[in-house]
Amino acid sequence: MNSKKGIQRFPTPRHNHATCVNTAMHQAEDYCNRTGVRLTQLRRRVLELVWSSHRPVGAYDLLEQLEPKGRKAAPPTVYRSLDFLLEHKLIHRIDSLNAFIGCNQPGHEHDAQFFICKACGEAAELIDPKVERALVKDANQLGFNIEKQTVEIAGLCNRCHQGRKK
Amino acid sequence: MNSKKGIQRFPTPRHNHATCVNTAMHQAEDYCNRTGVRLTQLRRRVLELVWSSHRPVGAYDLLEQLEPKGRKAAPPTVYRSLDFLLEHKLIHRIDSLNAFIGCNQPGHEHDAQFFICKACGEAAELIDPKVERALVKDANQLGFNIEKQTVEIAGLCNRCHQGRKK
DNA sequence: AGAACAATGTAATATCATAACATTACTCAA
DNA sequence: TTGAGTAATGTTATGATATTACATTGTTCT
Ligand SMILES: [Zn+2]
Ligand SMILES: [Zn+2]
Ligand SMILES: [Zn+2]
Ligand SMILES: [Zn+2]
Repeated sequence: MNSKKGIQRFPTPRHNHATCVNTAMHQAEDYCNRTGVRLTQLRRRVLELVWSSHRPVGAYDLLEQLEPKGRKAAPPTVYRSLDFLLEHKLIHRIDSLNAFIGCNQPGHEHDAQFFICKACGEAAELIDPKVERALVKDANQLGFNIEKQTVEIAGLCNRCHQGRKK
Repeated sequence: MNSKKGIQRFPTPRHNHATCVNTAMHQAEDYCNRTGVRLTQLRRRVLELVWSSHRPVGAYDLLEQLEPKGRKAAPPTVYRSLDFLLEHKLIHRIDSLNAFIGCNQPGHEHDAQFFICKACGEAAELIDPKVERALVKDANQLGFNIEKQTVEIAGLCNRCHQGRKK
């Protein structure tokens, strides 16, 4: 799904998603090996579930998928894994949806901009320095010290938009 | 609190906040008169409560304040008023905080950028065309049609940041 | 006055998230 | 290798935010 840094295409239905998952899991493993944190079975499982699509997914959705046979997992199970993955920047939280999505520049410390289709749910992650620079400039004028940015753009992806024109 | 369009200062402790409230309430009244929608007692009350500070405030906080004597209001009471105020752009929702804040360009259709201090809770609303342009450009490259932008920057306001330096 | 509609009241429930404490798994020094 | 210390997970309960459904009241317009 990635092209060069800071430029992402919107996920297409035909892309080979197995590659996305594979890359993500390998990057996560590398990161955890490098930094000495533990990518346990549970955390790995949750990360895979988050990466099962390019749609932000809710914690309780993940929770359901964690219990294939009657066994029921409780919320802290998934929230703790999500917290770990967030802490290590392997996933992002989408505040406007109370949902989580895999990060495609893991390890690399960043805040990103998200474009999220209201119809199909797919999301694209971008890092646009122009957006960042504009926000930093505004912050400077306000005397404000930025810690975290939340930029989430809702709308229609190209495909869904085409599909709606009569 | 307003200076010229698109440029806001961060709210200072000494500004005359009564003026902010007054302006907001008059703008709301004007808007409702112009467009023929009803600013009922309840809606007015909720709007005043939202404007009681420059901090985003939660729905349940508002709810408590709505019931000064033992009378207890139920959630739909406040959520319906909030929905009305959102629909008519008299307030904004801050997704990253599940909270609401008065809009200082009401009537004027817009998405804004918010800078929110994690220490004191105060927030500044900006409309920076550079941010918008950068996002629109990104959207175009993605073939994405923007409907709504959520831009919420968390950090420290000048005063709180000063207060922390040793 | 009364029909039609808008707003509000009320009770129940859905959805998202965390606190507190018990248990299990892992690590590493002795 | 064992066991003490720590990290991770399990379990139960609860907190925080938000909506659904239906009853009642208020407003508008004839
Ligand atoms: Zn993919
Ligand atoms: Zn779409
Ligand atoms: Zn003020
Ligand atoms: Zn502050």
